[in-house]
Formats: sequence, C-alpha cells, structure tokens
Amino acid sequence: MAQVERRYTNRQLADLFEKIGSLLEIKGEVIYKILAYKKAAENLRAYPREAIEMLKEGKLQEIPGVGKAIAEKIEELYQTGELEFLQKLTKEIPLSLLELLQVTDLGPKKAFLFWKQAGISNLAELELAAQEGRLRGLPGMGEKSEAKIIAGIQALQRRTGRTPLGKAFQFYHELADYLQKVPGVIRVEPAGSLRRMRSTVGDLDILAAVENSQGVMDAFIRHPQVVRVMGHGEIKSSVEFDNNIHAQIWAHPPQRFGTALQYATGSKDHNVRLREIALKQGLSLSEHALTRSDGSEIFCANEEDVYATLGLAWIPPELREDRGEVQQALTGKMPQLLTSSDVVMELHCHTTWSDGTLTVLEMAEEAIKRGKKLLVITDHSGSLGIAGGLNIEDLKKQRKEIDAVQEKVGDRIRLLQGSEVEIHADGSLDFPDEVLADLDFVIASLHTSLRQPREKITERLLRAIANPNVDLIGHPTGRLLPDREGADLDMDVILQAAAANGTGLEINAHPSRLDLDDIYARRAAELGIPLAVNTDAHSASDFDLLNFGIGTARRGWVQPNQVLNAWGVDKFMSWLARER
DNA sequence: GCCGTTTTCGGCCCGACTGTTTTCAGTCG
Repeated sequence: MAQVERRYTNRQLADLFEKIGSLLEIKGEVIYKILAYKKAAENLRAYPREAIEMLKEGKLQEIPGVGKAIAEKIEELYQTGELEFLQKLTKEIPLSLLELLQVTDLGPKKAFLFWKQAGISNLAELELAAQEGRLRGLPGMGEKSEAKIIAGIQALQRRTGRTPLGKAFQFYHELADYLQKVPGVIRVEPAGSLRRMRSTVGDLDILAAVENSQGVMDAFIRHPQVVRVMGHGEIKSSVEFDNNIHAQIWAHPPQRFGTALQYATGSKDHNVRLREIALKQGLSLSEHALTRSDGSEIFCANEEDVYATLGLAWIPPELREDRGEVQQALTGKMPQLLTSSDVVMELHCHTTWSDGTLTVLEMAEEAIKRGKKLLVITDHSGSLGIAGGLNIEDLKKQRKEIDAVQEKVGDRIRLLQGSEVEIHADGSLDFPDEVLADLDFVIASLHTSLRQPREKITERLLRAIANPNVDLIGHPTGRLLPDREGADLDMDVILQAAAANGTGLEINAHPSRLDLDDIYARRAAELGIPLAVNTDAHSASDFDLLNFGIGTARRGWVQPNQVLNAWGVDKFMSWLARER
C-alpha cells in the first residue's frame, strides 16, 4: 500500500494545538501547560518555514515554543494522520464545548460548569438554557450574568470577525476626532494591533491622556454609534459599535502616558517579555508605572522612557510581537526600518488604459505631488478582461502616450512603461517574451484559478519567477483580507526560487491585500530577495495607502536597502538593466 | 510543556472590571 503523503500547514497545526490548549483549560490543567500549547500555536502561525519541512530536516525544536512533547505530536500527526493525545482528550471534554469560549465573558471555568452541572455541550444548548433562565441558579451565576451571555451570543452572530487595517484606521480617526473634543482630553493615540499595524485588527484599542478620566469614559460609551456597552469603568471602557467594530479605551494622566501607551500597544507576549526584564532589575512594570521594590514609582511620560529605564533601545510598535525584538533591543540597537519617505518610486499603478480612473498624465502629476521620482505605468494585460487589459497593439499606443507625457512633465519625474501581466493557469504569461522584453518593467501576477492544488499553483508561479523578463511578482499569494485566503503556495520553494533568480517580490500596500504578509516579507528580506512596496494605485487617493504597505514591511523587519523603490532612480535603473 | 549570561529543575507578568460575593473568582487584554 502506498504511503499517503500527509500535509499539515503551520496554520492547521497551530489550530490544533490551540484547540488542545483550550480543552486543557476547560479540563482545569495547570496553566503553564496550557500556555505552552497556546504559545507553540502562536509561534507556528508566525513561522515562515513549514513545520513539516523542519520535521524532515530534524529541526522541529528550532521553532520557538516547540519542545520535545509538541515535536513528537507533530511527528505522530505526520506519520499516522492522528493524534492519540487529542482523541483521549476529546473523550473527556467534548470538542463542541470550545464553541462556548467564543462568547464574551465566558471562559473555561464557566464552560466546564455549564457542561457538568447543566449538561450544556454546545452553543445552541447554551442559548436555549439562557433563554429559559436555567443558568441563573448555577454557582456564581445570576440574572445579570445570564443576560450577558444572551447578549454575547447575539453579538457573536452579528460579528464579522477581524477588521481590515484600512477600515480600522478610518474608524479610529473618526473616534479620535470625537474624543479630542471632550473637555479634559489632552491627547488620543491608537494602541493595540492597530498601532502595531497588523493586517487585521480584532478590537480597536485607544489610549487617551486626560486630566480627569470620567468625562472621556462617559463620552466614549455615549458615542452615537454605540450599540452595546461591555464595560464602563474609571480608567477603562469597552463597547460595540453599529458597524460591528469592538473598541476599548484607556485613560491615564499625561505623566503616566508612556507606561500606559506601552501597555496598551502590546502585544501581550511582548509585554510579558518586558515585565520579565523589569523583574530581573528589581522593578515591576504595569500600565501605571515602573515600581521599585520599596514601592516607589518611576513615572514615564513617554514610551521611550519605559524602554530606556529597562536598558533597552526603543522598539518600534510594528516589531512588538515577541519575535526576537526584545533580545535585539538589549543590544541597544534596532534595525533602521523602512519609512514612507524612503519610498521615492511607485512601481505599480493603473490608468484609464485598463481599470484605473486617471490618465497617464494625471497619474504622473499625482505622483509628482507626492514627491515620487519615478513612476511605472503597469496596466493589466489583455486576458484579464474584467479589468480592460491591454493587447499588444494597445501597448504600442500607450508607449507613445507615455513618451509624450514624459516630455510634458520633463525631469520632474521619470516615467516607465510596464505591465501587470497575467500568469495563465498553465504558468505561461499573457504576452510573448519579445513583447515583455520591450517593456521597461514587468510585474507578473496571479488573479485567476487561485484554488489550484498546491503543486500546480506553485509550479505555475515558479515558471513566472524563472522568466528573465519578469522583474517582480505582484501580490504573490493573491489573498484578500479579511476572509479570502491566498493560493496554497509552497512558500519555501517560491522564496528560494525568487532568491536564486533575483526576481523581486511585492508587498502590495492595499489594505485588502498586504501581500506578501509580514512573516514572508521578513523571510524574503533575510534571503536577499529584492522587495517592492507598491500601492497598486487605481486612483489619486490610492497613493495614500502606502502607509499600510510600509507598516507590513516594518513588521517584517524590512530595511530601506532591501526595497527596490527605496533605492533611488539610478540604482534602480542599473538593477533593471542588469536583470534583463 | 518550555526553557536557561542567576536554573537541566524550578520557575514561568500585571491589573481593570464585573457580578456574585461578604472577600473573591472569572474573564480579558
């Protein structure tokens, strides 16, 4: 009988260990074992190489948080497709109990209680029991708790999951404008995953510096779009808005703003690291202050002071994920991360020749306005009919127009003719090689047949990467946030090929893409692959999306010298000449 | 269950808020 090739993605493994952690939590296992499983899950999600490949190389335990026991479980899964430990566990605690944990304010203890004492084993049974008033008699439960559970279940049904970064920022700015007007509010800042520029945001975290917290707390819960108040305290409140976004606010006096902002920015794991370091120095770190063992407090008005007091370099928020940044900061030096002012060229945009809204001239003027020194016009190739792609004849006409516009704008900006060329389902490109060779810059992108099996779609992209006329792969995985996953690519192989061929990979800045993501961007940069942060602008306002791409690049520890469009025109042009 | 310039065994962060409590447990971040 042929050996079945079993494949577990890091995400699947992570989901599995996450489940184990939660089941153990309900079971009442010691907290550190639970934390170990959850930490391993999180690290697997953030790991740029496939755990299964690491297993084959005997390097599983190089993955942080993966020790002997978890490594053995991954191996057992790979060998047998099953996990005895999990099977035993689900005989003790039904898997469906995990549904209950999705309800706000309902954790493992209550899930266990409801199951043991009321025979509730899934969400539907919980809802029924709550509606029939059968929960209020249980230990530690009352009418209010019961009502909260009903509200929590209803909120769960409304909930649309994580919010894409772009939408989250837009709404944050609306809230910030509103909060700034509240008397006594000195300063409002984004915190949490929003400030860390994660591609999607769970809850919107906001920090306010205030003289008196009561006013801003009251104003927050009375915002006209609030549909549910989950918490309303002296320094912290949380609400749900009518757009399904959940948000929370903290208020602290200005002299404590540094510790408060540091705390509210997270991530949780980053903060745990910092507190460990504080403890080693005889300090205790909280959102309020650093406290010496004699109880005296060190106030930090600025976040920099928090890190400095701990003997660390200030860590940019985008790096605060406990992915080695604290160890780096202990050396006193952080990498010089990419900033938006570094990106002086835009290598990916669309005009009225395909699905853009501006003419070549209008795009050029927009780019000049934003200080760009070079702009590549990259309209779609013909086969992407939906976007009005260009055929070979169109390309010739477009070249003439671009030349004419170049003459008009003079040396204010350098214009190049490129194309975003479709990669066909068989891996061939939409234009023949001689046409590609005539273009100044070629982006190859996947837009269709994204659900091909892994081997096929990987092979398809490899063909494009190997084509010497291709300079850049656009939004490599094709994912669409928040819900549509990218193609099932073997990223290990893709990155190796890009490195070997010197083909660039794009970090598409559009908030519905942010593709490459931070994990692969970091790996790509480490492998020496040239990256490009592009807005993929279809209109004037799209140029403003650059910051989201910058955020993603920074989360990937990307530095200016690793980014094509931060190189400056001369270096970029000589790279192009060498590549082709 | 993981991990190690204080440890291969004994540690593994800190506080706000809520509801049910007569002093605290559960949940969240």
